[in-house]
Amino acid sequence: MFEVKNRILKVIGEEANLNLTDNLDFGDYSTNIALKKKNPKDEANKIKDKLLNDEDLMKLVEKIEVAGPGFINFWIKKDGLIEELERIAKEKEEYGKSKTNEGKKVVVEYSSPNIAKPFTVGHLRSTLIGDAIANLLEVIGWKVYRDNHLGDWGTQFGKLIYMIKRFDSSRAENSLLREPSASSRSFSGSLHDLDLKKLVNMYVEFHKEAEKDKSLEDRAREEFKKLEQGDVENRKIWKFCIDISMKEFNHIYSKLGIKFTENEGKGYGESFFEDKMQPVIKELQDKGLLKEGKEGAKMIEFPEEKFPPLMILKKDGATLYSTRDLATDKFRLERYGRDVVIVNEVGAEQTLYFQQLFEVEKMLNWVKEGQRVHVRHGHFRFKDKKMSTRKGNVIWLDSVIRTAEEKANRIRLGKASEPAKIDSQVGIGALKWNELKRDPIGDIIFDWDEILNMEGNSGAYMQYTYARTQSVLEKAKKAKRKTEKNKFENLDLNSEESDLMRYLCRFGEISAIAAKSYSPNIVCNYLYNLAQKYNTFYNKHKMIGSEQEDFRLSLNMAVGQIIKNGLFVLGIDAPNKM
RNA sequence: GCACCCAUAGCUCAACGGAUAGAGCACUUGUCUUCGGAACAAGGAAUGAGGGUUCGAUUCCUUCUGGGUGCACCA
Repeated sequence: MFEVKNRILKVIGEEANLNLTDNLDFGDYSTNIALKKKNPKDEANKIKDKLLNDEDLMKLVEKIEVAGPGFINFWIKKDGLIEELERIAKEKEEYGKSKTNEGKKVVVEYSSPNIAKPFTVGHLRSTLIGDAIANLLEVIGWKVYRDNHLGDWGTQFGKLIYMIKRFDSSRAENSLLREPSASSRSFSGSLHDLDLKKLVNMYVEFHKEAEKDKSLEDRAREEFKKLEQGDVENRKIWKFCIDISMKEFNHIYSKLGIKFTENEGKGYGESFFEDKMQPVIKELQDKGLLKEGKEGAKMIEFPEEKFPPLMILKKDGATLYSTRDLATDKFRLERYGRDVVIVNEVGAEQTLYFQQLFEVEKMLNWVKEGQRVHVRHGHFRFKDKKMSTRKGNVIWLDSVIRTAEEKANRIRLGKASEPAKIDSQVGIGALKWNELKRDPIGDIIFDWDEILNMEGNSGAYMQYTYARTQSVLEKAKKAKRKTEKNKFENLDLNSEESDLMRYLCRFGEISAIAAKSYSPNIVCNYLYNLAQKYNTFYNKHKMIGSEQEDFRLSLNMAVGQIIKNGLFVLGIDAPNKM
């Protein structure tokens, strides 16, 4: 496929638009190059003649046609496609992996939950999209560093430490915790009963009270300041909160099959950069970028007020998210190389913040244009209200996962009276697919039916289709059919066979397009279309026992291979049986 | 107040500035003595409103409407 594309581009010009067609009736590739000219049709025909005279090209191309207002459409030769098809069917796991490693390196930062806050459906987006993007970049040959920028530092710990200390000194009577320990007042004693949900309750309670009593925020800031200065007691409570949270997070990651590569799989949390901020502050000062604001806070202003100022230090000298992020990126550039691309998969509400951050990094001459990427996503919302940790109306991810698994188990197959024994992979797969199939920019109205959908454009449909391909191969094997012996060149293919084959061969190019635009949903769209074409074919034509059996089994095998590889990129398992 | 994002069928979503705007759900009707019915086939139904750029606009610009988000001590 790439060979054909390159050859065409050589004749019509490297910069020309040459794209996969939307509709196979218009060929495999199409260009609108002639439409820019005055007499598009004449121009198109001239270009076509030029193309027809290129012998190397005509070895690869079956047909060139001028169509519509002046498009030039290309059909790839059947034997080239068949060659590709056989390669896909044989290459198994490796298909789709780019042979040319471009030597590019990328940090993909995703998930990044906050310690002592719930892991909700909200975090699902960053976690799954980020993981899929990392997979995609790996597939096209980039070196990928998977990082989880845990929110294990910041003012929220001031709030928690304040609440925990108060709870500890007042012991019982505190309605936040239903089972207050009657034992000693030492942390190891009474705090033992705490789990993540109770920590979150404290956080919610804090905000309820803080609405009435503004002084609470100051108390929280004090506690955080003490934590930052190394206060032993506060450190102990802080560490305790992390342990509780990580236990919960790791459980979810293991259910979802998510792994990080950096810092021994834990990811570099914000606290890791706690002692790495001073050099950054100094650099900002030396370069004269730090300005003092009205009340003494330090901030960076942008030329021509391109963006509002970005605050770097609070009036009390404490650091902020921005300070830690700058230290984080400095660390990354030093560790992975000055040319490393850094991708943050973070919610769309932080768009302005990231624009400011990237601008500062450019002002510091750390990065070049395009080296910093913010992949943003919208959020889950209820029909009428917003999800908010502070207010406590959230949907915990573990309950979603459990419900998904249960739903998958309730489905009955065909005439079976008993629910099939179903792997949790189906429930998780449904969840992941529903997340990845859409353009991430929009908000999602939370709806159990939608999030766990198993019909139509769903994870289960994809897994089902894969299982079907494997089942056909199994059956063929039992019938002692041979699948790879015959030559297919002289076969007369019907249009469905031909279309399916042509569509199959696009996977490599589609993956590359998806990777370069950080868009897993492009892979989903493709896979779903492929599965539909396959299922249609399946219902219309016999695979086994047909005259074209060998060819159809190869097609079948290749479809299975592509779906499996595609799902792998999306982080979705493809069981052989369902 | 300023800035950014979104608006496509009853619902949820697709569509490098291109060719006949595609799917799923729901609704109607078919396909099960068949290699897996979590499937397939058929049907009705859509670009928020007005301008502009272009050979061509769902896509780009602009105004408006409606929804979301952000804008100095949260992350």
